[in-house]
Amino acid sequence: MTGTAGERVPHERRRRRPTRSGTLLSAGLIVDCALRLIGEHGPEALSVRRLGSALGCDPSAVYRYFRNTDDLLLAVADRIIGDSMEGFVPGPDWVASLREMAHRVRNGYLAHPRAAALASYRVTRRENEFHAVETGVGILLRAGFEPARALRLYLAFVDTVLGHAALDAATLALPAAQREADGRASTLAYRSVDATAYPILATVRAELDVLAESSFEDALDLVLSALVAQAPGGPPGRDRASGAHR
Amino acid sequence: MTGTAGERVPHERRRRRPTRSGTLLSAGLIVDCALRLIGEHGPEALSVRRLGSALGCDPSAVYRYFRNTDDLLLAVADRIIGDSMEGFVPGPDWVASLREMAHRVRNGYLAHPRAAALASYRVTRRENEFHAVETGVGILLRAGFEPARALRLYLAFVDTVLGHAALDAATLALPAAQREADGRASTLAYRSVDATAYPILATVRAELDVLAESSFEDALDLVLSALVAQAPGGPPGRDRASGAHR
DNA sequence: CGTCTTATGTCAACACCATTGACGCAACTT
DNA sequence: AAGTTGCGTCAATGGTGTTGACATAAGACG
Repeated sequence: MTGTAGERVPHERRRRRPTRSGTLLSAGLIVDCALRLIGEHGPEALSVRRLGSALGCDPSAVYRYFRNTDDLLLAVADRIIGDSMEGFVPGPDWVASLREMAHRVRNGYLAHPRAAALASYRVTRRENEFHAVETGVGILLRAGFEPARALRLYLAFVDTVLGHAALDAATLALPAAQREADGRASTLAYRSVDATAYPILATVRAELDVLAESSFEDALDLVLSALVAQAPGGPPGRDRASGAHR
Repeated sequence: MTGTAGERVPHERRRRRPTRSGTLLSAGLIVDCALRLIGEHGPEALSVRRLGSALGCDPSAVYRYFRNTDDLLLAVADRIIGDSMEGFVPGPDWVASLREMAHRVRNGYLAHPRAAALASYRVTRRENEFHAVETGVGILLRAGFEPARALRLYLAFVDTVLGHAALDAATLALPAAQREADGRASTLAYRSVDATAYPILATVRAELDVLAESSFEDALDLVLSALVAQAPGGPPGRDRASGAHR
């Protein structure tokens, strides 16, 4: 748990007043509650009113901590990033480190699929995001890329990861029953397509099950292999400061 | 323009009744109007009521053509795919063909950024999507990949493209003024971060302008170069440098 | 031509939603 | 003890999707 506040409050909040029901509000608490609401009852359950009644306070109290619901959403997104990257330290193998980072982000999203579906493509510009960029670019620098190149490649990498994570999260955000039905229906729809109009779909008919699966790992492999091919220091082992020791 | 209807109506609609204002409704017309509304006044302008008044009919008439707003949204998404892929035929160079396909999808999304932001991660399972899959897998088959592998790689490729397009569309969906302010604020926020807490961000400080740019081309280059490296038939065209690395 | 059926546009109502401005209490500061 | 103000509460505004009953015109059939 990292629980940083919204950007509303410059320095530490000093006064507290308990709500009518006795609890003490805080930005972190509200984010917790939002995450819980979304997780339990779906993204559409996130409303200021519901938040208020779940927190035991007037709905409008939320606006003392967040400018609007979008602001709150960004805080939720940043929380997800923070939670998933918590305790991560890159190892000596830069490719493995990037891979772990990708998996952590994805897992973080999948842990809160409904929240992720809402917040995925947002740039939070908050503490936890800074930290992730710092870490990621650092990995590529140690792989031997020039600073400018490292930054660009990191962005390409992380956007790819985020994009796929968002897609997977969106799928997972559907109610379980619908998701499964949806997957089957999709495969079926594709399988039963007219063979003369779509000869190639007919060719791969037997393989269409992969439609229901995520392409995350495949895409990750593609991107990482391209990075390896371009790395000045060559494939990883130790970091490049120790020179090509082979 | 492709304008396929929603899935509500199995066979051709037979009876038409003009609305009070005289126009004849149809699913295609509604999709047109939705796209226009979103394009002109932002995604939040898409409401059944506004749709109604723009069409000169009662809002609830929309429900005769689409089960609900989500259904309408899928139709919009499929329309965007169809419009952007219209008239595309793969050329002899498979890498160039994939690249063009990627650009078309991205341009299609960016042409309706606000609609795309809403619809990007949805699988429409409608006509135009079938067609795109057919085309894309075909390209990879001709590049020499085995059918099963071609399908997997196509999915990884297209999801990457979609993910990035969605991200870019989301950015572009912000009102112009806010978008620019946002980009600047982002760069600034990153640039003014504490140098001792984030030494690596400090290192790349000079390059932080790329934060405001899209990583689409970089990511596309990475994925395509990885595909070239794995292609059984080797790189397309005559000289080896036509493989896609920037 | 008349009648019958039905697709589809219209109306009214329901139950939500975000956001805001005024109000006043309570918890700090001095 | 007095003053300031953070912040929880209240009430109100103007939006939203969706539904069920109703009405009417278009076509089918005689």
